[in-house]
Amino acid sequence: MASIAHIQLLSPRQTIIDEGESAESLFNITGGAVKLYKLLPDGRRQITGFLFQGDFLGIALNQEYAYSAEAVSDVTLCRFPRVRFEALLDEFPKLEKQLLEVASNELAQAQDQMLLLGRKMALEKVASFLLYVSERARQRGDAPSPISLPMSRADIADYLGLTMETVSRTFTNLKSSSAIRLLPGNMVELSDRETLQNLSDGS
Amino acid sequence: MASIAHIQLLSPRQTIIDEGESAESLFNITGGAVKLYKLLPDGRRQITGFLFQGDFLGIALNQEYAYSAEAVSDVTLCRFPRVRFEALLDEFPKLEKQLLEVASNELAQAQDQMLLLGRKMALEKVASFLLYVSERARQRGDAPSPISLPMSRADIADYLGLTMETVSRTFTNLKSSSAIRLLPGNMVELSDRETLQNLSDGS
DNA sequence: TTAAGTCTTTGATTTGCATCAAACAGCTGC
DNA sequence: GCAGCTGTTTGATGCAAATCAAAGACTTAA
Repeated sequence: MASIAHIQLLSPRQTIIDEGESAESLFNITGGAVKLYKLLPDGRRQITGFLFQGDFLGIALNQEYAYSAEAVSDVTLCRFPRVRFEALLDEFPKLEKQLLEVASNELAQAQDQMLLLGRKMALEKVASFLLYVSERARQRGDAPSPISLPMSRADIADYLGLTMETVSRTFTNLKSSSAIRLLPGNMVELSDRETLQNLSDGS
Repeated sequence: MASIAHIQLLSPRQTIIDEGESAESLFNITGGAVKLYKLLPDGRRQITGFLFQGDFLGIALNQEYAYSAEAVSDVTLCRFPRVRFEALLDEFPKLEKQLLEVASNELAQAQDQMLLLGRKMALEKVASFLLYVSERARQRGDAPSPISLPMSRADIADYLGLTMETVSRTFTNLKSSSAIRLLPGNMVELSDRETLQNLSDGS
């Protein structure tokens, strides 16, 4: 796969793809964090996911991108021209099965997010988010605490269907109850995982 | 594919799969409507999708089902044992590509739903839902209006992240403004698609 | 070091939807 | 045709989170 890749470096806020744009490329994030989002005409925004090291972007085999993507931090990624990638798929059928597995996982994750957006309270949403970021860090070999939150409060709010004020108040709330500690450099220590887990589960 | 299928008939409220259950089968809906949902421990429910004629259920290649599924109306479906289905996939690689396409479409739909759940108001949510059901009816060859709503107000509420009272009030509201007409037999006429579309888009 | 800009936190108030409650309308079976 | 049940609508009230507003706290650049 490396043979057809182009490496790209991006700074925070740089656009990677725009919703509706013809889907000519797909990407693999090799470093940093990326946000995916959809907009309503009046500017309301829903972030549908954050991508980290190792995640694929744009695997949907549709004609157009269904969402926009933007760098949250400094990002490095590999770009694959779609045409050549699809040729690769025909050559290595096992790659296709892996891709289907990735898509399956994304779907399961999307359903969890629907449950969160539709039925959880602000405190439960924020607890879920912290555990999610921690789990993703663990998966890629980083420590599960403290976690780095490179995205702004407004980004977190748009991911959880809240306002930045509510997210901020909820962080303060969790800090007061000693479930988390806010460290310098946008780091957060998950001091009481059990409490966070119970909140996240809604129990 | 027909060679490995078992036909099943279900009545309203009958369970098809339970979340967490080992994923031994996958299904194709041949008639009726099915709801997919996830529960929180205290009973809060999020319906993650409705399935109609022609839709696949359980294509995720995970070990366990990520959600529960239940018949909304009288349902007929074909059940495929997973093992034999996967053998079919190896035999017909094109089937796998089609499956990936189905998964892509479901992902795009899931992202639309996240935007709805996180950022739309009740009136916008209900308008989006009506247009969605209408579009699905059109896709399968039925008239786009009037549409049949076999699911209860409570089901619609759990799909849109609302309460049944709010859904009911919103229907009344749309009826008063002549955007829809409520007909006998759970049928709804979309009298003013343009208004509904504008509400749905959030503009 | 200081000044300007941006992001975050905190406070006061409003509001859209949830909750609680009761009447109403369709079905189903006798 | 009526009784009982289930699902829907309508009304009154409450509340979680949004909105409006301003003060702090970083970050960056001169």
